Amino acid sequence: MTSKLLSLNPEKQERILNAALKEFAQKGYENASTNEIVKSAGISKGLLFHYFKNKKELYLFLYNHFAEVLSEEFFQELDFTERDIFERLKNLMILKSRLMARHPEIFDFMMSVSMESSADVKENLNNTTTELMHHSYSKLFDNIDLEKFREGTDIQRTINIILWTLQGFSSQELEKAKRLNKGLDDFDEAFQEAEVYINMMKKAFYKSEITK
Amino acid sequence: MTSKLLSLNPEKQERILNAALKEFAQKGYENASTNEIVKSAGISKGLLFHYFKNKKELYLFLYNHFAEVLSEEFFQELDFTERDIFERLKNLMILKSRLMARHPEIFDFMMSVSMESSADVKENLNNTTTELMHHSYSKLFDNIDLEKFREGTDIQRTINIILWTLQGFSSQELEKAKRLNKGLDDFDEAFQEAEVYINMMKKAFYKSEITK
Amino acid sequence: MTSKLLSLNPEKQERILNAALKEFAQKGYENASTNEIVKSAGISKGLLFHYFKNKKELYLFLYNHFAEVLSEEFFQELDFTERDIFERLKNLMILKSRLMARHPEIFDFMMSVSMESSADVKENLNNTTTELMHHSYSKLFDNIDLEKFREGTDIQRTINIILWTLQGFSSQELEKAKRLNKGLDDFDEAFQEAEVYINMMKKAFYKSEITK
Amino acid sequence: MTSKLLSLNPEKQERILNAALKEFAQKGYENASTNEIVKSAGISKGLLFHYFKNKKELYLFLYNHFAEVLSEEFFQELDFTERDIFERLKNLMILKSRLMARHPEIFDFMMSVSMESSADVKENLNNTTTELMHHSYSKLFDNIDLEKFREGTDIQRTINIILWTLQGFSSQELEKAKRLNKGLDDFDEAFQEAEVYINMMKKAFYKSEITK
DNA sequence: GATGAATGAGCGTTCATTCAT
DNA sequence: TATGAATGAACGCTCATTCAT
Repeated sequence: MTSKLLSLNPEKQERILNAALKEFAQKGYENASTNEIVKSAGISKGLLFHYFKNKKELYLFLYNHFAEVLSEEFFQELDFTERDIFERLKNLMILKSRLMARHPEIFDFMMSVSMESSADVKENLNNTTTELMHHSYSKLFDNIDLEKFREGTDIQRTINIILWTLQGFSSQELEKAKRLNKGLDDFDEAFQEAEVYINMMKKAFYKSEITK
Repeated sequence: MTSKLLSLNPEKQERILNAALKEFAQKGYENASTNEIVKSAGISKGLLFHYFKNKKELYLFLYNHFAEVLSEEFFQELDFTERDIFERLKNLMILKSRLMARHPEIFDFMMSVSMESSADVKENLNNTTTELMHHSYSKLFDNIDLEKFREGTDIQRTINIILWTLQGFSSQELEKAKRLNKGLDDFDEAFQEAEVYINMMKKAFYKSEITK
Repeated sequence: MTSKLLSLNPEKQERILNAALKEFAQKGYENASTNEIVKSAGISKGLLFHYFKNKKELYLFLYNHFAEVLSEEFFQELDFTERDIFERLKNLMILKSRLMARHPEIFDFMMSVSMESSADVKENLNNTTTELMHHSYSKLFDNIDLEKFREGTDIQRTINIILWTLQGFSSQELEKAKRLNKGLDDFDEAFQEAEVYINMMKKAFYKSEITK
Repeated sequence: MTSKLLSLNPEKQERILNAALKEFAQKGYENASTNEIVKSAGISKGLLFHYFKNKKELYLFLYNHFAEVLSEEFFQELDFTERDIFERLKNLMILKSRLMARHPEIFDFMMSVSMESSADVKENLNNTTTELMHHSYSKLFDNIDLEKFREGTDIQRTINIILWTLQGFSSQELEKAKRLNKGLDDFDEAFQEAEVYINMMKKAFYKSEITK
């Protein structure tokens, strides 16, 4: 699972991982070429298969490895002391976009993973992914201040509405950015717009004295 | 654009289209094998390329053809006289799930199209898709009764919240169904749950005398 | 040998022959595509094979047909009353270049035939070609005035020297024209240069009182 | 340019090159089959494309490689101290026929190259060929004794006449040999005949005291 | 006469993987 | 560790030809 690779000269290690990351992100699992990977990593054909017994293992290793990398930074940098759910989720969005700007290739890869169509690899991904999601989800909404919601609120479902809305908004903005080829660093406008949605939902779901 | 195919013996026509549909849905554009398609359609290699000058044309033809098939049924069966947005969107969800049960392979294909990563084919899809989306979107929210919303409501954004919520819910249910291998025809439970969300949003965004 | 074709509507006849001529000239025998031929002739696949039982027969028919066309014009227009060998051969060169300007596609085809590499077709061509050459050769030097040559001249070999020289010169000029993309109609310069070679050979092989 | 191939087991190397040489010579560039080449070389499909990235590169490599082989032997064996142009050109003819007898397959290939009609490959050949021709041509007539020609001789054109004559004669003999399936090693007869032509030209172009 | 649907072998090329060195 | 020679099945696509209509 951890592969022999990690005992290797770190610089070469990184060359291999980055080469693979880019190739898979660009072409998807099946169409990625191990030939291209070794060429752009500057290693021999044999060596790649010395470290990973086959293409699939390489792919899954990449996924686990970079999921962990992102997870680590994510949980280190997200402020879990913030108890207001909107602030927490706004912080999450900001953090996410900051991470995207910091590691664009990793996000490209992760995006491509989530859209992977190869049957060979999909089943192995699902387990890992749902596992990871469950863990994140519970942590994400841990210790939220529920007192702010109107009395009688269906908390669980309200949180879902909030989450889906912000997700919907995010993906809309991401798509807009992609369409306009806008850089990922200029999100000010988007965050102001997000604030508008957040206020609308606060007014709808929070006790009225809070939103005054 | 319409391909020579349509002038052919309809039974063979369908065999070819269905074979291609399944192969593309399962493996994606690049990895789908024309070899497999002809084998499962029971025709010769040459014949496929007699009808479609290449793989790409076949793929795009399938997309346009089945998009039209779905569109037609969709606009025929959706009730555009219903002026309440929640009813309209609920009807939409119901219709969508009915269509999914009726044409599961087409939906699988359409899903795979929307996740297609092949650069070769994406650009040609985008035009068609955005065109289609614009048209659908405007028609979908045409003639909605806006009087029901509270005064001072930010209509455009509220509609977005409603839409994103119902989309989020739908995809959650779809995933749940896929995970449990539940058939697509038993959605009663899901619709009851959807009703709950709808009522929550009615309470949040409609004038209070309406939701009484 | 004469093919059913000749009993056909002459306009369509010509369309077919020209389409085939161009395709074969451009791509050579094996690589020429009967598909392209029928497409550019505006006829159906089946019809071509109704007239010619296969590609080879079409090719050989074209060769014989157009060889005859050229031959006819050639022997009609060349002045066989001219008894001076240099004048006769100069006339021949002029006539040849005039024919090339008149029927460039036919010459392209004939050139491609002479360079054909397909074993399938070469043997059938050789017979026809050598036959044709023998006939032409003897006619070409018929009734030449041999009195002009110096006494004791080895006539046969001298004629060969003259012929090879003029052939060498012609092909040099042709290549030059091709390299510069010069049109085929402006050969004045070349003919003046040819005259220089002719005078050199007259001085070398004719009785000295003739060249004074 | 030099291809990975040359670092390989020489015996296998030669098998591949010879197989390719024969196939291309026989069928021309487009119609030569890489399938046939690997089959007759006794290697796998993949290996050929491991050494040459595509058919074209293989073809051009063959051309450059064997052109060099011939060139080397040619310039090593031709006597450039001989200052009489007829002797030099006679030596050239003899050497050429000796090389043809020594490497018949290479000559077949080179002949087929010079008649190649594939547009894909012609442009890449032209550069190399004209380069090579220019170099050879100038070297070939270097240091010729011009004193032997009659005074007032147009040297440049006279040399052309000589060259074209000998070329015409050579190709006539070659064709005769091919028609009779005569081996390439018995050229005595032909050389005697060549001598006749040479004497005729000496008498025509050299000072009369030389030919006495 | 005329059509075009239908065939299946063949094309050049790429592929992940193995293994002797 | 590290190399790269070697494999052969699979890829999308084209081909000349046949034949029922």
